[in-house]
Amino acid sequence: MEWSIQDIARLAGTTSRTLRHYGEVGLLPPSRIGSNGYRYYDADALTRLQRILLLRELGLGIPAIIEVMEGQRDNVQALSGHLQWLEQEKSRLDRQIASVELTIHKLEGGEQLMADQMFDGFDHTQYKGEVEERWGRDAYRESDAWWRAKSKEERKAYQDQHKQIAADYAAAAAAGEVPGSDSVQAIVARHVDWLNLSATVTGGPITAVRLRYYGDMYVGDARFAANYGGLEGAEFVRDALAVYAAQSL
Amino acid sequence: MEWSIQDIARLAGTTSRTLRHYGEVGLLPPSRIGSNGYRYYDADALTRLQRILLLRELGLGIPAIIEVMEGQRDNVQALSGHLQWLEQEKSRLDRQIASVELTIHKLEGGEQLMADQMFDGFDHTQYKGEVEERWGRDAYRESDAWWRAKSKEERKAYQDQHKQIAADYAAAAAAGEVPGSDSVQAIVARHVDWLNLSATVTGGPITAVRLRYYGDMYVGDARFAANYGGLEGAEFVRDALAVYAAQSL
DNA sequence: CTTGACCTTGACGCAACGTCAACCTCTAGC
DNA sequence: GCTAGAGGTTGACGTTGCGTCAAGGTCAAG
Repeated sequence: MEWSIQDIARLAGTTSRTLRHYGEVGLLPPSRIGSNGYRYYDADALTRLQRILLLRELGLGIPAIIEVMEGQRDNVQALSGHLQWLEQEKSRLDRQIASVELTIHKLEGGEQLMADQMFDGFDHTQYKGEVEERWGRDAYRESDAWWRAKSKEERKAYQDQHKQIAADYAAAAAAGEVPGSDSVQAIVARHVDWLNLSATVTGGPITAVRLRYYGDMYVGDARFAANYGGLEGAEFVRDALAVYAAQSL
Repeated sequence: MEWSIQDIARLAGTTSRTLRHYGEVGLLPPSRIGSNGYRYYDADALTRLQRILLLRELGLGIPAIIEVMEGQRDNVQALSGHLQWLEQEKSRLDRQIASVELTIHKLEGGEQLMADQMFDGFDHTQYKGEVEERWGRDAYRESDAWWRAKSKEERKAYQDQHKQIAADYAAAAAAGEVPGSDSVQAIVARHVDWLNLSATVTGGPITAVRLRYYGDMYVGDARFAANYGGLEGAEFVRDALAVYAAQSL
């Protein structure tokens, strides 16, 4: 029994273009090619195609499918590897979803979608790298709930406090003060209080380690740095936080 | 204040190539271009870039980012739409994961990854379309547990029973019997018994509606049809099931 | 013979840049 | 003033898995 390319496409629920493509890449050569150039497929080819489509449905790419089909790799091993990739993708999506939701909340709370306001949401969202590892997904759920529970006014107050703190840092730096000075350290004290507002949902009161970590982050990430007057400002704040961490925590 | 392309790239944690790309597509033109052709960016451009990168982190594509940036669409609306897409992607991944896991279990149970054996797992996995809607995700979890609880031997016995049934159908059809004949209906009776083996996890004993539904599925999907000797075989089985559904259920 | 369905082989398109290639330009040290 | 080295520019191709024309041959039915 033998079918035309269209027959096979319909049988298997795909398109003739796809079949030609699979032929091109050597994944599924036609079982016969007529003198007119027509491609014909037999039952074996159909079976093979069904395996291919199954693997594709599992999300494998063509190179991976070829590998599996040629038996160069253990099926289970290949699929397990793929499974890990899928799980990773899913958690990436989870983070994106969390991030988008948070952004929506912020917008609904009347905030502009501006980099210098990203910080506002910082303590109740996960962020890249280590932060994410350490306070992770559960933390986000909790902090999201915490944030949702607040009224518009409360949110605004929370954000305004932080803006004031940032402004005070900038003024102190402009006035030529050093990070270790008493007046600057007083600002840090307010900053720490502010950070502790969401402490219950972010792993307890600020520690010296976390405070230094934040400082490094402000410097290392332009989006945070922007909150404190760019790189120099962020460095100033980082140093101030480091002094506070050493002296008062 | 003004920065070179490299400066900006480092500040924002991206690459100069990306910045040029954004310039090309009109997303972020340099604030100034020197007589030497060098691109220069000012603070406004940096802010804009940060918004862009934020949106990109949220997974938006460039056209979507342009829309949002130009304010042609409400931010919240755009993000909500995007959120839906993300959720869809996630559930698609969930299904893929379930599917891959099932396939791995089957392989570990000693089965080949062949289309004609896909059927074996049918009743304990979700499948496309309506089936998925009706028995859905929870069903998968349960049926997966059911399947895991079986020993290798039990699995094989289960699968062998089905192969025998399929072979009997094929023999009957080859012998020229009609779907309504007593001997064919006897095969259907065994088929129904077999389907009922996993009945506890798939919504109770087979009903007439479900039996007809299965028959249609065998015909409509080449992967199932392959189990019963291709399209004609599947049609034969479908008709036999329909008779049984009408007479005996 | 005509019509219409089906087949063929190119070849471009897409998303968002990565990655050469070939070639200027600026800055700093000698 | 020269040179090295870092950094800048504009093309232009590569990536993934086909979708989608385009231009033209083939086949079955009326």
